[in-house]
Amino acid sequence: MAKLQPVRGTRDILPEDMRRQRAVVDACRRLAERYGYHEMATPVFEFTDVFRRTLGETSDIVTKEMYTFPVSEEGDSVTLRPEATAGVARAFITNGLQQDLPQKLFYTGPMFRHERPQKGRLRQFHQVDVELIGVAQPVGDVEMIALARHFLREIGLDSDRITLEINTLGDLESRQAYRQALVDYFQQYADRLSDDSRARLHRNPLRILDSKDPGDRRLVADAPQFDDYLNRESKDFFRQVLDGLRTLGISYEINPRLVRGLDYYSHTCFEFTTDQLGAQGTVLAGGRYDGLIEQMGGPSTPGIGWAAGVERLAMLLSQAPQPPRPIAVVPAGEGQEAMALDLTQKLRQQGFPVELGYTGNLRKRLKRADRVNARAAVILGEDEAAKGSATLRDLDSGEQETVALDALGARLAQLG
RNA sequence: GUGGCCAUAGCUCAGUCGGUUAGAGCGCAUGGUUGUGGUCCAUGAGGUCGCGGGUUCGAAUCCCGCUGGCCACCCCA
Repeated sequence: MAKLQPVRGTRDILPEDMRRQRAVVDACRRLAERYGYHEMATPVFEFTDVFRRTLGETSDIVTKEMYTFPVSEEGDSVTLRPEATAGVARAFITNGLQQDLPQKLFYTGPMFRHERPQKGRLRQFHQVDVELIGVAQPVGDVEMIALARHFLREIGLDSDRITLEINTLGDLESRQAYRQALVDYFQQYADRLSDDSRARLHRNPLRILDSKDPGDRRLVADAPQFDDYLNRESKDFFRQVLDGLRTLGISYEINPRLVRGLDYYSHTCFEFTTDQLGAQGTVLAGGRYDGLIEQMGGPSTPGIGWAAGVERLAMLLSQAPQPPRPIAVVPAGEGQEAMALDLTQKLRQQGFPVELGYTGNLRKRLKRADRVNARAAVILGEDEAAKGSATLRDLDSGEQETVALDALGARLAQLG
């Protein structure tokens, strides 16, 4: 701990940033409710097994990218959640929610990943997350994507800034056949693969398709196509998803290199990307996880969901939302201080945002009213106070008028 | 985890070949105005030059280590 600074990869969220992030989260929550999704929450940490059993013991993710702490002599350990879905799935099982399907859930909160930080890639970050559990039909995938698109549009990200990339991973049978074909193909060129991709050959061969190495890309060009290994059911499913998107007028690009490495994923996977965030261009990502709940030890239940990084989206907002413009109550002299305090409280109880300057003369308090972007100032002077009225100064126009105190609320409500 | 670039006031930045009191703009404070904000004018506060070590008569400046940020890779559940 070298200095008084936040831990690497964490940061303070000051009010302006907080407003941006809240605009993102509030928009998502509002829309999710419109689609019939209900907010829930789970703890920020879980027994490590919750994540380990779904991700696999040896993956990079488990071995070096989670925050894991021992909690008992017997070897129990807990992990700060790296994403929301595993916790939601655990809660689904714990609470027996399979009795009440489908579950349509909205989620937001902080997540933790022990990765090297970059812009838009923090170690503590926030996500919004939507899950639809218990729907096996393609219409579920379509609704998910429609909600995602609607949400991104709602916060000002239109088609010219955002691309929907979509792919299918097929069902388990199709995917395993394809994976084997890929391994067979790349195996014969193993000596020509990059070091990274040679390591991926057994750990996660699908990832080779997305390699940035030029040599790898030449080999990828002639690699087996997923399309040739998809069985009829998988093709039908994907076609129905795409048909649904066309029905809704949602444009997309099929990206055959868009993959997920873990076995519980199936069928649809998709990402919304932007070219405005460098290499961290994925702004929202999701897919179908029909095998997850079963793999975790629950009843076989299909699911689909997506998550989006709040910080990344907040960075893309063209401007920070402004806080509401307050009314400033300004006593002209010491004799009016108590009256000002009382009036301030009355106006607040009527629903107005009100700033009461704490110190200083009239000039200083008006200066402060200006700095907080007040819409108007209510000036309580000796003369007016004696008559039960106040001077109302419109801080945009500079115009002033005398208003009786009991008419003040009605008059303020007329201001724009 | 690997490689590269960077770190000077609250913010954005300048600082020559290593040279003695480290600057600007914005912001902030006070006054011009004891009952009137924004504009303007004046004055002022604010710096371990990221931290630690080294070279040197002398280091913000050169060298090494560390911390942090950014960029790319790995990874992206």
